[in-house]
Amino acid sequence: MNREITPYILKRTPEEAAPRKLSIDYAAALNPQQLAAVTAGDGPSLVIAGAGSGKTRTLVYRVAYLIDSGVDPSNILLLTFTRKSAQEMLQRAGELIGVRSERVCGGTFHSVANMLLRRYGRAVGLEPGFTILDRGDAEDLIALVRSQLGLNEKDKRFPRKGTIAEIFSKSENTLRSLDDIVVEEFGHFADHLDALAQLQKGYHAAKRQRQLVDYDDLLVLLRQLLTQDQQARQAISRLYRYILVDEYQDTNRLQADVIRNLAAAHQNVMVVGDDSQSIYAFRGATFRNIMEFPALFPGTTIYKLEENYRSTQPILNLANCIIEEAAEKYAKHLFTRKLDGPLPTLAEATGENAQSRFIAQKILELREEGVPLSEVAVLFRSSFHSFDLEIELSRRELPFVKRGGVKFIETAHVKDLLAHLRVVANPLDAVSWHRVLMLVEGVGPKKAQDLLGALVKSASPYQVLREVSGRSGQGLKNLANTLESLSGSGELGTADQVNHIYEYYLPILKEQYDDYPKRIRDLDHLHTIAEGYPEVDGFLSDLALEPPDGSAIDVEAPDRDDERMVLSTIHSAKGLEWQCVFVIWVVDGKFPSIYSFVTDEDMEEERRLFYVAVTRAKRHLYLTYPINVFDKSSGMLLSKPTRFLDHVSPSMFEQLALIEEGSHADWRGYRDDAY
DNA sequence: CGAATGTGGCTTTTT
DNA sequence: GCCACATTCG
Repeated sequence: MNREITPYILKRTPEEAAPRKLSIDYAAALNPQQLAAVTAGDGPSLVIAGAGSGKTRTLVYRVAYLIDSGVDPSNILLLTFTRKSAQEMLQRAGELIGVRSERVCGGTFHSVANMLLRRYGRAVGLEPGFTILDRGDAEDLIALVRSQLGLNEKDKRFPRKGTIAEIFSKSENTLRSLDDIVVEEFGHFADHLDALAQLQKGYHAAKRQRQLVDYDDLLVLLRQLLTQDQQARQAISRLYRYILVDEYQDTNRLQADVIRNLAAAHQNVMVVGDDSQSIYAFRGATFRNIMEFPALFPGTTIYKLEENYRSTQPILNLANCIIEEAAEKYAKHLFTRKLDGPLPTLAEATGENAQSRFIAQKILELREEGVPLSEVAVLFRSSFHSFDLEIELSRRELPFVKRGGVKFIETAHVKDLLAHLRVVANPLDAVSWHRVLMLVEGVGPKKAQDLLGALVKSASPYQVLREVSGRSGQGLKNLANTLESLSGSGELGTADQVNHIYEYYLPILKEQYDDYPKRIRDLDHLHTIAEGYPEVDGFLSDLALEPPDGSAIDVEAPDRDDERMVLSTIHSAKGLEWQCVFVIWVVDGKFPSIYSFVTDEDMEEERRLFYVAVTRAKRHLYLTYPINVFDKSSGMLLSKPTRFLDHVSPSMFEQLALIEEGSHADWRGYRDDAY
């Protein structure tokens, strides 16, 4: 049915033709570069937004502007890196334009894909009640399939489950073949190519059979939906007529392709990002996306935001020096009007603890000077880099929140409890069944595996459990009773269900962990979160898509938020800013990490990561590096500041050497020795 | 045989 | 502190 379609123009009435009266004075609120981006016309646009250049402000005003000029808010799609940042932006837009902004669809790629697949997923084989696997679940399922296929040959060195998941994920996200990834990035496993391919097939089949979807599937299946199902494709592109993408430098090929498909009907796509801040290559992102956007979307208008509103000139000077050496980037010249400020400090510490104590002491000094704790952050390359500091801060009763690192949702006890909830919600969920069964006394891998087969086939799984005799008989009966009480007629709310499982699980928890009181607090936290969800499904998918990042400490004093400093990985600090920023472990071998010494691309990414860290600071910036640190994994003695400072003139810093009070080398002694 | 318990190796960054 | 593998226990 390829009928010619003749366009018929609906003419504007004189009233409609007159320029709409806008309710906000955009020109007064924005600088000329921002204004140009905010008021851009239809068609593709690329906004290159330097660090601290008001990128979020620009997006917020863009949303407001679109609504202001007559676009229906529900036709706007705002894709961000975390759901929290989407919410914040829409709230700010709401302050400008009113409650209409609430109807804008905002979230991460994954959360939007989740929503669309629950609605239209049947076309690609998904029932609306599918279960989302987080990374750990995906790994467990891979391990399960591996043992079913008998692939754990003991003679050869087979990659562990985490590595396998990484390989599969990278292949999906970069749109490259499995062979390619293995040969080029995991060469030492090239022997196992066939086995890996077989495993990938099995993993895929297991997911589809059981209505399980991992993070990558959310994107893969959305793309499939858009390319294969005309109806869904039309419905979706009619819905989202204006697409805004934040942090575009951290999207991967798969996401770029999803955007291309979403925008195919209208090309109204504005992406915002900074190629110099691309730091997620390890999960398949490529800054090529932002470099090649104009080629992918012909007719792209490029806007650049170059005025920095965040940092003082001395900090910006350092940042510019660091990024100047980058191999490839969009040319931009960041400038600021905040000319005055202290020089960044580079401090050498005699060991890790000296570094921690320096920070604690300096924070107290800064507090005297009027910098509140909430305006202080300590940033680091890897989550464990802050362990010593955490102890030191606790000792001095300096309150902090830690971001990044192990999520509370990923801890074994929380996953255990949730697994029970999940088997009730999706009785096909093999991963959760396995987990639940293994917790029962007398059940090991073999029995769990056997039961799994029977459970999935049976119409009444709880009966199957009750019929088991032997060592595990009683335990399985208890399990059956607990699960049945959840799914039964009671119509329990999510929080009540969590409570029921908790009662069943508590003895197991106490048996398994000596530190169970701490873990009980996590479960209480989970219960609190559950209270906000009438539906179990929503609770489970929200937890998988946006895990709450704090541990139990977070919930205990939520109202004192403003009095705590932040400890964060640099990755988790993306987009944030503080008056005072400490970057610790700025020692070559930790930062850049020795893992990145292999390829130039990895090294370039470390440089950008360092750039991101430095540009978080508004006024005070401290870089610290311990010396004489023995690195076990490499066998190297680390003592030199990061190589990214090699070409930076010493005049751009104030340099400190930390000396213990009362030691042989107090200040004067040190000088005498040194000169 | 299969479950429970013990031991050695290594640990980046995350939707 | 967590995972894979080794050994002991029922």
